[in-house]
Amino acid sequence: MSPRSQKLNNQMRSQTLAKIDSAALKVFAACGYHGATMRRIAQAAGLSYGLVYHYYPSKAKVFRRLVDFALTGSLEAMQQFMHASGSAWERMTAYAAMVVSSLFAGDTSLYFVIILQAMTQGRAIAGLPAHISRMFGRYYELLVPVIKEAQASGEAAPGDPAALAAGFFSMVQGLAMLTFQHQGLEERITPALLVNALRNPGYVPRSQSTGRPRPSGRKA
Amino acid sequence: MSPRSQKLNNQMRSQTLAKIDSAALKVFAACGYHGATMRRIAQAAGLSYGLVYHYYPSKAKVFRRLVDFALTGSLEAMQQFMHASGSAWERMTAYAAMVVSSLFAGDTSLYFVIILQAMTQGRAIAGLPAHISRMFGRYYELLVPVIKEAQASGEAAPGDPAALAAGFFSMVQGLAMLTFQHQGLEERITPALLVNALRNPGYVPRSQSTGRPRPSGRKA
DNA sequence: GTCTATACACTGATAGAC
DNA sequence: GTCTATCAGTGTATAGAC
Repeated sequence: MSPRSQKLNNQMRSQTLAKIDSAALKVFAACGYHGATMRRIAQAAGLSYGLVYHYYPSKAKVFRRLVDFALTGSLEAMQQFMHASGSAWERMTAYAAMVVSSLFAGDTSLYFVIILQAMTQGRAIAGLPAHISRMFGRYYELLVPVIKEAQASGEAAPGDPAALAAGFFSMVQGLAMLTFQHQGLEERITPALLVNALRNPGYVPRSQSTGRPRPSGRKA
Repeated sequence: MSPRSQKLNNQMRSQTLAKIDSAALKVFAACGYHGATMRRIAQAAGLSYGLVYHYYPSKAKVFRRLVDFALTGSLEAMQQFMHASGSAWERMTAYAAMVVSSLFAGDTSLYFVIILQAMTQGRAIAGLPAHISRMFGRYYELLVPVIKEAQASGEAAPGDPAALAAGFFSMVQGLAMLTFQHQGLEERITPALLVNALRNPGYVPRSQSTGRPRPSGRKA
């Protein structure tokens, strides 16, 4: 019970917890919330079945923690880029570049899959749908003003900024799914793919204001 | 056993089967494959539990049939538009318009959710992941040539056409998820949102060839 | 064709030994 | 802290009455 051994215990504890989290992330992503079993998670973590319940009171809590991690992690990364310096358009492009590169680094794409699992099967977990809605609302609150700013400068496409944000998020989620299922997409998926979805096709940089209409009809 | 009664029986049979399919679609979409139970499906269909097994040998087969329906339905709709007349760009825009409007009609968005469920939890069903990959391959085979054609005319954005197609599909899937969870998005989500993701920002219709470079750097 | 009742396997969660 | 053994509950699939 000396302070020394206590510190070691804490270290061991967090290490085991990390093993559980990592294993649960993989199993949940592969099988879904209901499809995953605590036995499988324990096995993937290389631990005994009962030990998982020493760290988590229930399967729902394990899942919930991963979802929280994914949601808050995404929000913080987004905040970091949206509150940075530079024009609105520059911040959006920088953010898109970060997102795409992160899809191929570590377990990031797994967290996107977890969010998707939570959206499609999270009704069984009390309060989870509301929590997701709340967090998504914060995403929009963060992104919409920047999109509006980029629309004012003419760089972002006109129209409902919230819809633009929704399209952006949708593409990110979908691309994460693809990278999760197939490998070797690093060179095919580029930030330009995301940025282009936000771009105003009629934008003329800042010199020649020929006043020509946008290339193609918008309501087609 | 007269032909008359046999015909009536067939009619009843297909009617009951339709009830099961419709109920299963809703339950699977709401709970996921593993989260859905056969009891719930029977209850939603207004039928007894055992009767469902008179029409389907297993839960996996029910799900599999819905997935097949969704995948082949999407493919046929896509074929219809891609093989239509008009320029490649016109066909793509017409297809995008159809997709967006279908998201708000009937159970279409539910089928998109089913496909997503199959992608994220379908490993438990033998042969399903392979089948999905195969069908997705056919989507690409159908779409990529049209995108290439639209790139040649300058209307579609340059770059890997398969990646463009992937981004397009990703956005469709994500928007379907949103319309499934929240209602009243009919006016916010427009075909332009999808079309814009494919558009070449540097395209100049066909008159003034000022030769100016594309508005913004592509690798940002 | 339709229903009820049941066998069997599996999973989440707990108890208790080391 | 870690493990094994166990219980209660649930879900799939089947059997058999009507």
